[in-house]
Amino acid sequence: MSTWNDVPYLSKHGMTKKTATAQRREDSLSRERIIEASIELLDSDGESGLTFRALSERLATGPGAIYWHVANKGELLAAACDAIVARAIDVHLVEATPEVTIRTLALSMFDAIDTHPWVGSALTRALGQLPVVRILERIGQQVQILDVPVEEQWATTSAILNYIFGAGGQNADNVQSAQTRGIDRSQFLKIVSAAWKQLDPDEYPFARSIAEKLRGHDDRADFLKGIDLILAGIGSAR
Amino acid sequence: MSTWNDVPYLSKHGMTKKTATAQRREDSLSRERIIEASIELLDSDGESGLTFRALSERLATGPGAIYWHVANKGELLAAACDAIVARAIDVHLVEATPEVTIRTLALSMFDAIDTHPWVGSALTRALGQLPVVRILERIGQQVQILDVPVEEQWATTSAILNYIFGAGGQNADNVQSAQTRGIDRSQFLKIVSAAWKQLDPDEYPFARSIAEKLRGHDDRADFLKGIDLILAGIGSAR
DNA sequence: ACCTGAACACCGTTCAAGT
DNA sequence: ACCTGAACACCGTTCAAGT
Repeated sequence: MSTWNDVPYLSKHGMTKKTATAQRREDSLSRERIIEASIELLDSDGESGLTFRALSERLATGPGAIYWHVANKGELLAAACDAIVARAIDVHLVEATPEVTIRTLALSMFDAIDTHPWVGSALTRALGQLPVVRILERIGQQVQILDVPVEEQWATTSAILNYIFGAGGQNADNVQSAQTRGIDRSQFLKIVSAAWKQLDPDEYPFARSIAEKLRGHDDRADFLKGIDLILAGIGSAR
Repeated sequence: MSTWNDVPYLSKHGMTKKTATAQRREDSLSRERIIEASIELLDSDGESGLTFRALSERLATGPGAIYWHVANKGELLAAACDAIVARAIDVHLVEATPEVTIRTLALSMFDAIDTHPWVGSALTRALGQLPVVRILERIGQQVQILDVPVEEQWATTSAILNYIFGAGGQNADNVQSAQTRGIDRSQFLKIVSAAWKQLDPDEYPFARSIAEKLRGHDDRADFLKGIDLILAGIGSAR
């Protein structure tokens, strides 16, 4: 009964389709406009670019006005994140195997995080958060179709989820690191690769051995490889 | 040549064994003392507890003094993170199969993140960072022993890494969420579970169906299940 | 009901000045 | 070489006051 309200991050915003859609004047403030402006800010200036001051300037109001629509910065970030995730997982294939659907969903999330690196960090948040539940649901349904025993459905689904979040976060950081230093991905990988080659041969033989391979690698392909490994693991149990 | 210095996060601190060990007086400031105090602060007060003011108070100095030993807050957090990781992966099994070693290493990381939740978020950083390379090296060596083809060693190793980071980060958030709200893990899961049960049956059938299972689940066991899935996937390719 | 913007209590970081 | 601590340029958030 009260449990629902006890979980603030599983907030009612966007949770049901029946949320009263604001029929406000185009030029007035609204939750949607604030979130949209936040996404723009986040995309152009990174996570540190989202500031109540910068946001209110962009929206031509005072910082206080935003607080009438949004509880705090955390909720703002979560909402922006959720908007991206909702779009990313809105992929529906007909007559596709669950494996293909999982691969497609995962790749779509990977791409979303790649173009919006801040989502990668924002996503690494609580289980109760709406975006996480959204993805969990989509993947979980496919896991069910794969005939994974009921007792293993949770662990299996969260394994896939965790992998997606981990890989997405890692990739997001690579993108951000490159951006911060004003270089592109291949230049960034080149630098990391060169640094690995200079590691102590006794302590870091493996890192040195793959340093060269790191340079030209295809992130999306490697990401999919991990998904396929998990999928193969699921399959081998049957 | 200059590449090394171009990668600041792969800093020389702790990278080699030859780092000049400070032979300072016990009561004076040092990088080690600062990092240790940071870890204490992080453990007791969470990520937001690490403040140059709080830290300097604990160390009985001014904020400026810390900057003589540490470049900035990011480096401080990375160093604290690295100290925990270095301890966590310092596990050496004799005559163990690579599978067992990987499981043990992964579990050790999981536990480290569980007791130091802030490590979970701090770890989701660039590929060039020392802690990431440390783990990569340990896991990668085992992947080599598993006879994974050279071209697939990188993707395989990073798949395991990404899973560990993803799961660790997720778990860290659960721990932090519970802590923030002053409840323990089982109470927290109970609340999330209850919330999931109230989701729209048409949109969230899977989340609803596993809500009950979520309550009593064993995080470590589920974490290992994911590792085993990947390991099984690796094995099935041979 | 919604917005304004000054004010509060913080931050990380710098730097002249000390020893 | 190492430390001090005031000062700077920011933050998120609040809240009396407006419309």
